[in-house]
Amino acid sequence: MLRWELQLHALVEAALSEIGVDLEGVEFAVERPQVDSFGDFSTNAALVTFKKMSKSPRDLANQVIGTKAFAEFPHVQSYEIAGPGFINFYMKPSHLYSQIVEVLAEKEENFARSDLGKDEKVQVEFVSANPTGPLHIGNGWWAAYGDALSRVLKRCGYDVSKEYYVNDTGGQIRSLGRSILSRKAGTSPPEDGYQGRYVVDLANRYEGELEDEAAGRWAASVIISEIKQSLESFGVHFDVWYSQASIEESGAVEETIAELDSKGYVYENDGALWLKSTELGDARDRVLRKSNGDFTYLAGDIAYHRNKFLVRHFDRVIDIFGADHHGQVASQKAAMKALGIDPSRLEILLGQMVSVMESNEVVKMSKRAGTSIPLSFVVEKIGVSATRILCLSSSLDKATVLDLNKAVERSMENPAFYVQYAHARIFSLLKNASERGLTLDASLEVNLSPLSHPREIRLMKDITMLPEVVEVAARERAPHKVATWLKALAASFHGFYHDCPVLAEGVDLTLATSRLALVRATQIALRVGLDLVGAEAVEEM
RNA sequence: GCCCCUGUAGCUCAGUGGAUAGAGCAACUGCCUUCUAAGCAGCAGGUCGUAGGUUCGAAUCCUACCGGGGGCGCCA
Repeated sequence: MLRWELQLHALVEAALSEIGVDLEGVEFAVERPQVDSFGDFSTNAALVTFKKMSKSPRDLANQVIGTKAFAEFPHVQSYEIAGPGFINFYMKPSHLYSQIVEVLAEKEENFARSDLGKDEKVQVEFVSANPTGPLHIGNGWWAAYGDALSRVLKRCGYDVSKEYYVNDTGGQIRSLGRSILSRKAGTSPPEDGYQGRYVVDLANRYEGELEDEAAGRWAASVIISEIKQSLESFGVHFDVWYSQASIEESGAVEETIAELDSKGYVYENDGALWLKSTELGDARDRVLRKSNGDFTYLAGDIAYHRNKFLVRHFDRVIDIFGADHHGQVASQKAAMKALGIDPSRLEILLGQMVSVMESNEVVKMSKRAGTSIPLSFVVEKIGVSATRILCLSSSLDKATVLDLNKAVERSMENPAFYVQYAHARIFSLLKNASERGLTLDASLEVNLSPLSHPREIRLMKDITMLPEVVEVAARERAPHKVATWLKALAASFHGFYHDCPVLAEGVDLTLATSRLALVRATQIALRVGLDLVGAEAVEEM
């Protein structure tokens, strides 16, 4: 689709160079003003360059709009200099019509795609919750985020692989096994063990040997298959489930440590093996192999990340972790540096903690204490789509407090229904139209010029914004921006629906047809957006 | 003590250099003989934590302070 903000950016650039403005070191923006009275687009170009020309911003802006480049650009109705020196663009009405026609032609398949990430192989690792208990709503939060981010990146042309790292070995697995054996023996788990009810169920089913590690491994494998199931039904599919045990058993950890050693980043102290991470930007040195001979979690994790870059050759790796893993970031980056991998290729996004407000009390998610609110609980109450949009209603950086009662009982608190209702209305409207013999010309020879109502203009603008929204969401790793856009689009549609009848008496055929085309374009945009956040476009409500 | 995140309407949150800060919920008031009223409209609600600074321009960037969350293991 033709992107006006890009066209205008190029135009302004041409105009500036025509009058000899040096663009070295400055960036100007072409954006959509918040207020309609400031035009369809606006640029701050004169405001960021006026000093170089020792002129007032408004004088410079005047010179810009007087250029040949501007005179020869056919799509703008008028220009205006406003405020301190903005140049506002008022486009010809046709600029929206042609875009809507393009949306109709591109359909769900191609609308709002981009080649931003062409030829870039990226891995997104997320959830990776320990297989010591069912997924809780906090895990679900980041699952929704990571999956939506992956979808957004795919839409922008990245070659994306989604991965779940399974921590299926180590102390926590033994601890889980110990808790199960305690339950099996009819006693309570140790204080630092796992207290949840599911442990009792597992204990009843366990028939293997009475040894911590064996019981723990068995339980972890059961739990991981339940987690898999639970994520699949949440609409989150992982391409790869990578086992921590397999990394350790493959000898990759020894290999990695040997490589770090050969580069001079390893030393021995107090019987343990240390990484000289301080030299590489970490706050302190880290242990790789404990004095008892076991590797640390970090050692395995370094081997794992080395595998991502040097064995599987990802150009970029995005890890989404909970903020409680903050301490790992500097160490992991230091290790990458030591291995000769540019640490900027590893992006670690930290999701702030999610807690739940239940009857005026904040409940922290803890598998050990057994206080988790299972993801499945929320999904059963309000469905996958509503849950996923709910999870994407705030940014990753915000520690969220979810009011459980409101989320599951008062569905109006959840914007998902608002968005889905818009789609249900569209579906029903298109069905009614076709029953009455009103359909869109397959050749898309549709005249949209009757569309001039403020509601129609607003709706067209919102639809055509999606390609930009998707790119920004990808670039900023901020898929929740798609959810924000969806709500705005739904609002525009509901307004349009209310004021601009399609099938009512007294709407002539030309107007009805053009409105119908707009409705179909809205549907395309909505479906693309809903798919990106992993929500279903329902046909009925 | 050090590091990361955060503080925006009564509540939950958008908005991270642009002009007059937005939405949903909650409250109040209107709108269905008309394509789904799970909707639309109106009204009301704000020292953008506080104080300085940078800038033509700051909720947004910088500094300090205050409040909240997380981290600083030979746990994972």
